Amino acid sequence: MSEIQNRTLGGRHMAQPKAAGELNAVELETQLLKRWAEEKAFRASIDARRNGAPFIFLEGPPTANGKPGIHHVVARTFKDLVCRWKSMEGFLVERKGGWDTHGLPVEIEVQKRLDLMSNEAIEAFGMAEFNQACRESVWTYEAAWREMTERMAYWVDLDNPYVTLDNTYVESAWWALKQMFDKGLLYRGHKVLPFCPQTGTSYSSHEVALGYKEVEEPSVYVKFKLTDGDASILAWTTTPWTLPGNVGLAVGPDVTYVRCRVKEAAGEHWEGAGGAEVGEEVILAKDLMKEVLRHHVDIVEEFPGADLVGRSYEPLFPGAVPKGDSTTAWTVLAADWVTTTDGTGVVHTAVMYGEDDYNLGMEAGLPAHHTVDMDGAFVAGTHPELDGRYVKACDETIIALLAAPKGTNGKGPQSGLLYREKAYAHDYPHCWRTDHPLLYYAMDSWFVRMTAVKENLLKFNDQVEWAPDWVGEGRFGEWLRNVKDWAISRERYWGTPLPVWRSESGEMKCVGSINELQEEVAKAVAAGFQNPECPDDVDLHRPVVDGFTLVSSTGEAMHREPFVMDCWFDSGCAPFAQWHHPFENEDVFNASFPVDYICEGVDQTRGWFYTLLAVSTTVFDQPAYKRCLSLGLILDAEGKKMSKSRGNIVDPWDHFNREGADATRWYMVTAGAPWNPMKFDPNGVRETYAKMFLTLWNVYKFHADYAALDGFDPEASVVATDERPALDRWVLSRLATVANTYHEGFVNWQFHKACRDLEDFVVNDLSNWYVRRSRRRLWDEADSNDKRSCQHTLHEVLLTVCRLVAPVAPFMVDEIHRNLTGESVHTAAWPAGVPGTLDGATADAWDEVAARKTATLPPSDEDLEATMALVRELAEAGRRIRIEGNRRQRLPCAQGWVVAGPDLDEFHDLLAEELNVEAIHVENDLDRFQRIELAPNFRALAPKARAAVNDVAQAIRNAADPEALLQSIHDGGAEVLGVMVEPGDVEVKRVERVGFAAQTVQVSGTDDAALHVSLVLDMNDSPALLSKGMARDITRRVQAQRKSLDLDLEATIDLEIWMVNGPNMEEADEAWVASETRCAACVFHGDGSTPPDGAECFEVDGTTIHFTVS
RNA sequence: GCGCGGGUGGCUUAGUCGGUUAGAGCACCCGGCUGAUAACCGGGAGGUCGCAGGUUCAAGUCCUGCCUCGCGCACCA
Repeated sequence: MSEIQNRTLGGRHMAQPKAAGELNAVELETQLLKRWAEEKAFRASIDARRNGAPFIFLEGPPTANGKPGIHHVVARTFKDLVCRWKSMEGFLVERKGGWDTHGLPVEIEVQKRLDLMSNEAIEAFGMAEFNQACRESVWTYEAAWREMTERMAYWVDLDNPYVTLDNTYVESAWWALKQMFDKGLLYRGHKVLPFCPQTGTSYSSHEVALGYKEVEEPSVYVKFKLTDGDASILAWTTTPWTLPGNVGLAVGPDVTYVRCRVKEAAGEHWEGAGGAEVGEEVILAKDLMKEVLRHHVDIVEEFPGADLVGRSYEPLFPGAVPKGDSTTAWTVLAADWVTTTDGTGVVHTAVMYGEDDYNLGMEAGLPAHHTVDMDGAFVAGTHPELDGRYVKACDETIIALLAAPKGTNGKGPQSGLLYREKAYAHDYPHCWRTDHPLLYYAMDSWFVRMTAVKENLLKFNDQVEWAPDWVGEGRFGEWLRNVKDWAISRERYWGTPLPVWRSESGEMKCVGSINELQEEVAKAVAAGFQNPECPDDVDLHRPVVDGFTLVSSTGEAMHREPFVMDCWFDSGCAPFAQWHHPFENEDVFNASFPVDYICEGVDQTRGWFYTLLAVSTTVFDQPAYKRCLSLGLILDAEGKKMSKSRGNIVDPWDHFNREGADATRWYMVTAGAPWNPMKFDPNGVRETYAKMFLTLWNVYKFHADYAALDGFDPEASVVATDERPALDRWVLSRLATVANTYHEGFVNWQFHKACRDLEDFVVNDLSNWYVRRSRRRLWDEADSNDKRSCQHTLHEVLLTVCRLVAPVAPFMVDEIHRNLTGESVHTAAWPAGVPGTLDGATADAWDEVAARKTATLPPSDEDLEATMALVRELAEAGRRIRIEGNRRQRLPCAQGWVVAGPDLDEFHDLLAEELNVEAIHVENDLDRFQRIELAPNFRALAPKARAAVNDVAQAIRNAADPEALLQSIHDGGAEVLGVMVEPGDVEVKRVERVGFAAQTVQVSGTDDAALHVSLVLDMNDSPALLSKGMARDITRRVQAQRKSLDLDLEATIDLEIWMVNGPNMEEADEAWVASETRCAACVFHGDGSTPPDGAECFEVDGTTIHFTVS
């Protein structure tokens, strides 16, 4: 056991293995869950590493007001496996749970439930009551989350989680805001923001991104009549509801415009309303005439946009916007962002309803006046037919107003001004909660000046190790390069209140703690303002905080700005707010920031990944995390996104209850690279169970059953590794090789490759070869070095496999590990080493040489692995030969020859048994069974032969006498089709000669001719061989019968055999049958006697055999 | 529209520096093996490597364009 002994976590006494039972994975897992709970195994796994270097993980807090789905299991698997892995490496990995509890999603749920679909309704219901309902609603699915988390064995501390609604958490968030405020990074602004009239709130860019939908809307070309002449300027808009708010037209100063005159009436194919009369003049960008105009026109004049600037036109809806003291209202303005890719090259400008419009309006001094209310309806005085109506419902009305024949009685001045209408399909942002189209709307809001820290954001992002790297460099980097100020306030109720109080005259005060609030309240009270009590445990939510009036430096009353924070801000504060920094846990926070590892779905790029960095950059001037694994989306088996509305969400419990959490987790990790979208195939989970876990269990069972039977003691009579048979040394070497690449895979985030390799090792190398080849060794009832070697080997391999698998699939391997050692695998050491325990190690750096020394892997022997690979290929070649030669597997061959290749002496017995050959010979005269074939080496040949390379290659392949050609190539080169072919230009292959029952295999990874190894079998029969073959066939059938009779392994039987037309059985073979099948009595009847009815019967190569077992 | 990542037998996927027979697994068919497990082994069928060009002696691989799926960005009037 010396190699495997756990040096770093303290040596331990190995228990003797227990016999294994039949596998019931679900039962096994649920039993283990109980046991873990009793033992507090999660705690113990952390405590065992108490002295290790810390590795800091930060849990992205989910919202527990929805049911967890399989995609949450995926994310939690990757979080868990890294934490468990690092833990096994000796690091101290604390894992605090967290819950995101504020924000719009919660409010919307409650609004739906209580039927409070407007802000008025909420306020009528009572803000306190509403927020109380939110506070409760947050926990609706907490139990479901907890159950899922526990069942899948995601080890995270849910008993002491951080909760964003806790006063301590909110207080830390306030503190952070105050830092921003003090640095001048938090400001109040008036900006055009996407706004949802139903939820009554504006959104930040990352929320808007959630709701883009393709819609088809009416777009209109409108004629704006110049006041100094008859011409009209054509402008285009997709939002007719913004037309009453029009106060300007923007043109590109360098764009070429034309004034053109309508030559003749439009054709009959005119679609929709609008039009123009013959002789009417319109102005638009020259490039867009073809796109826009539906009339034949004459170009009257051509000029740059600059010439239009300053000209005034008639308002469409006179009176809708008061002119005030603006001198530029309803004139043409210059804007260099105007292009000719869309519309008419003239941009209709409604100051309050577009970002560019607003900026231009401010610059040019246009009147800033709302024609639309916060509830999305036109304000009174806009137009009699529009006032009070929801703007999106007015599109038709507005178009009708514009399209009415000119001068029609009772119609407004806008009649006759529609040139065209056109349905326009585009992506438009919608509310991600209510699906309503968002309106761009100029409003008061609070912002974090992210644009001021852009360079730092980029710098810190560069320091993050992203997996995959392109998410960081590409997607996230691009987002940061285009960073906008963060609109951080929400006109809502349930959230972290914005802790800024403001006086009538604009003085502001940002409060950064409860203490400060108490002081300010006291000050205000002293100044004569009425205030409620502000106790230490004052609820830091609305409406309580709204109730406090503070006092300004000039003695004015200050009221709280009536906003709550974007809930993404809350989660962005998690690194410090979870510890109530800076009010408590100073040491904990200092030791854990920035965090080492976070992992979430790629959809968090603009969500949590961003807000963490945004907050840490503005508050601490540091990055928030060092490593970030960004997971791909999870799709259903058809490649469709999983969503509630589609109804294709996979319930994780379907698999927890069928194949178990191990198989579910292993499947998810092996299904593909973590960052690739994963098609979740339920059948894949079944397959994983059948292949990986069933196989592993049966390997274990094979070992454990015999170990228990023999009283195997892993610490006694150890056979030194180098004294064990080659088969043992081979599997140990394979184990070491696989463990090392597995570890490398983990380091490089290639968990999928690592696990596929390990699975291949377990199924192929361990089970299908090592165990299969070793079965007989353990049947031996007597104690022997060979048997003990095998048992120690199996024991060691199983333990290491368990430890490697443990981070990914923690159940079955714990059961196995416990049964073999009495200890949980989750306190065991990582086989590739325990860097976390080294002096001076950190999560980022350690002494690699020292770390290697803590590995607990057996020696690796590449030659041995290559040799065994060859042996296995030869065994397969033997089976191919038999199929081609029509010779059944159980009929032995007298002899076989291995031609060429490395020394296989050590494996002759094994090979003879696999091949069912009496004797293996090594044939040194290669030419007896092999001939050579020449193949071109294109890489060398191509530069010489150029275009002729294919012909030369053909000639080399088809050489009539390859031996002679090779000879002359070696004798200074051979000319083939005019090309001098030299030794490097050809590859020599040795293949079997025709006429022999033979197959040639190539030792993998070489093209050395010496390593083309042929196997030749002697296909001749003899009476002795026929007898032996028959004995094997009989034995196999009898064994099958024993099995179907469900006989005990030890049970003895009476066997009678009747053979018709069979070979003469030799005595030794009869005895062999008897002993193999554990016969008390065994009778072979001659040709004359008749078998009884009901005897088992089978046929082999023309012989009919009957037998009875009793 | 811009950016990122995909598209390889029915399904899931591997494929290195471009090298001449594109490799596995599941499912299917035939055969074998088994005191060996929802296992294993051999063989078979199944591929225009998304499409079209280009570079090259040679393209799944490199280049260009397009189609398509996913994701992200986008005031796009």
